[in-house]
Amino acid sequence: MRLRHVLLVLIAERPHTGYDVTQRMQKTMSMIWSAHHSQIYPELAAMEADGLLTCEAGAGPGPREKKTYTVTEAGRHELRIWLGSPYQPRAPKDELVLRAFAAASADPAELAAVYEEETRQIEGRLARYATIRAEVEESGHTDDPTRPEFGHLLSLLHGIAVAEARLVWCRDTVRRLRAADLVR
Amino acid sequence: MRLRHVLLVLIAERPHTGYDVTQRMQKTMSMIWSAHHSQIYPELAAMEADGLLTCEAGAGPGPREKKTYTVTEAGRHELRIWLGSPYQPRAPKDELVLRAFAAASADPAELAAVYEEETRQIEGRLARYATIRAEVEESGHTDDPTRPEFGHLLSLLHGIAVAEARLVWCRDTVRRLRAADLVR
DNA sequence: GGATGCTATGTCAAAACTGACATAGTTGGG
DNA sequence: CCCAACTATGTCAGTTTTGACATAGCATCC
Repeated sequence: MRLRHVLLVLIAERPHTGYDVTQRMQKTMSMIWSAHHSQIYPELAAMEADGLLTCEAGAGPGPREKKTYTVTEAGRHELRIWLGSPYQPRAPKDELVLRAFAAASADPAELAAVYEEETRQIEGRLARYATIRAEVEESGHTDDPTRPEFGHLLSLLHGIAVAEARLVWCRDTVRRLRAADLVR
Repeated sequence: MRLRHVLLVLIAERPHTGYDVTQRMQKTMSMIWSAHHSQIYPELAAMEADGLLTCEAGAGPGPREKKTYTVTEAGRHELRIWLGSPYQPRAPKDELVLRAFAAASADPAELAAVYEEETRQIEGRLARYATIRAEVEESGHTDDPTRPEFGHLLSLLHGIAVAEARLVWCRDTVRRLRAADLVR
């Protein structure tokens, strides 16, 4: 039940619909977590059944009602329990680095192209992060730990730091692969 | 079928038993991938059934036979296909950063303790990486792209670069949380 | 002599996740 | 006027992953 905590974190900030949560995961939170709506909607229903959320339904654009969820006191309690529990890192799964690990089985030039493309992707991501960072810092609430913006900035700074490290690594990897390809 | 490719990468280097693969995932490859043996053994059997691996069985220490798997020509072909296919990044899931994102719902001092502990964990990890790096570089095959050590060094350099970036971020996060806790 | 840990392989139920299918109103552009 | 995109919620089958249970010889330490 890890998605449960992600949903609690988001909805604790302010009420959300399932659609809102899905959007935020794809945008602001994409460097931390992601889930499809097909996983989110059932989980929200289960959390309501377990008393962690309450739901207010109104007219929706489609054939179904639009449901806005709010965290209950039990939900906030559960969130605090989780935040105080010891952190156990999970297995990272990084296909990009796995390909580098397998370099001996690959064509160096072909692999270099993969990392060159990734370099461009990361540059784009860093530009988007810079925009978001400016917005968050403009809000002026980044020093107040009771405001969501405080945590948002922290996670954003992590995203930027890791993206920069990966960018440097990607460029170095391209260089090493090209050098190896010439020797061959 | 992503575990399949991880297994192909490892067994393409040299023959492995299921146990060997499990060990290597926990040690050398821990920063790239991990899987429990309960997932590995059935997958190896499926890969043999699909003709990607061949298996040689001998006497084992327990009640069952020890099985050593080798990659077939079909397996090497499948591996090359995958290495040439476009890379599509998957959703990273980072519980450590999620907690920072949720800072507004947490006790700053309690959260700072989590990141202080993580700082120590990363320092330990970096020390282990440095040892492995020295071993790999001592082998003298890190410039030869046909040798597994070439790829091993690449992935190790990624692990080091990302760990260092996270270390800096963790320290900064502790500092920000402590400052916020004093203001409160 | 007993406890612990390592080698070694397996099963199984449950949980988590993915990708596709399904529905329908509104808004904006060409 | 039609097409595309956006808002909004749901199901379902299949795949992947986790965590627990199960077995047994051998080595090492106390």
